[in-house]
Amino acid sequence: MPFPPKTNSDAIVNTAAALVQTDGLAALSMRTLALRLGVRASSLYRHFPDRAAIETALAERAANQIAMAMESAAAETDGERALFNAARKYLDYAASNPALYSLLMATNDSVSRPVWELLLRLVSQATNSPLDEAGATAFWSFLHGFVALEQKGHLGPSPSKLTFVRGTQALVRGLSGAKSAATT
Amino acid sequence: MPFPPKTNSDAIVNTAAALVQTDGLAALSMRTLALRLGVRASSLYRHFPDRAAIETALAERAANQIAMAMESAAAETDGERALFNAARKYLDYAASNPALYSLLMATNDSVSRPVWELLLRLVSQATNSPLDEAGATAFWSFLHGFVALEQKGHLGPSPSKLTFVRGTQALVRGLSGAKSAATT
DNA sequence: GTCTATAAAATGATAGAC
DNA sequence: GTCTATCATTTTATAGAC
Repeated sequence: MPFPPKTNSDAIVNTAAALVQTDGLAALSMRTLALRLGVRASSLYRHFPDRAAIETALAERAANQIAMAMESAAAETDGERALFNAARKYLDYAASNPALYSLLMATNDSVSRPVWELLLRLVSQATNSPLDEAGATAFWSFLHGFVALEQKGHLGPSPSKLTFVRGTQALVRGLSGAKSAATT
Repeated sequence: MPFPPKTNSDAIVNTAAALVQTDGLAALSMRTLALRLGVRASSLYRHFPDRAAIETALAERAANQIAMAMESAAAETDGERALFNAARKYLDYAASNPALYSLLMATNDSVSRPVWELLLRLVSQATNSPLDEAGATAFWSFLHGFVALEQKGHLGPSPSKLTFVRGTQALVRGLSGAKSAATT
């Protein structure tokens, strides 16, 4: 065999993730990616139709990783506590993988669905609702907004963790409270 | 004069804003921008040192516009009501100028300061605090997160305005409540 | 499945004339 | 202050040999 396989889809996605992680999304070109894999850029097209497909695979990977991290953190407890723990993992993932997180949220596909599904479940449990879509929307908005503002430096010097905790508690209490008040 | 002035900094920024507004940020190149202005690309460098400077000017423009819109909306009332009205204008601006809003939030400079200052003031008034930085952070996080998630389609079919209102109310009530509770 | 070679197209930016 | 001309670079993607 003159040209034995040197790479595969998984290796490509893994290497792409590492590349994006260290050098940012802008550094992800077919050339540089191929270089790290020890192949030529044209070889990548045997595994992915185009660059966009690689980005989508990366976003899916990020969505699954963040959802899994939240899931296992939430599984240890339940109710409000489970939601808090999951939220903390969400923040941790975004802080540890800023470029991948950014890519995930920039992808307009429905690739972030696992995150939505999980948040919907956790928020509903925390607010004692059957399906609190409005609450989940508000909570996710707060989470993502906090991450995005902090990552871009709009919040000035990094806010303390207490700032995040206070916001989280206020929102959850507000969501539960409004619900009870409306029901009562 | 063989080469009379054909453009100036203001015209460049105005045209750039219109271009980004209609065709997106990716369409903003020195060539296309110059074309719309009826000059050559190289002429732009007499007014701005590079492309980044034009983007910064656009972001500043967006920050001022959104802050002014919020300001005047808030001025009509005060307290919680003023904050709600301002938040609504924030959403309106982002909806009407998605690309400019996106550019503003993607700019990591301290160009968004006018927005922060205003929100800090309005949130503090709404929660009866002298300087509620944690509250302002939480509120801005919620606002921006909501806009970003919606713009990227992560929330599925557009959430109703009620969804936004409920989140806003829950957050403000939660922030005020937590404060009183902590104080008491 | 990988390679070489290349197409085809953008882009930001500069030099120097007028 | 604007022009022409051009540089220098980068990018995605394809054709065809092996």
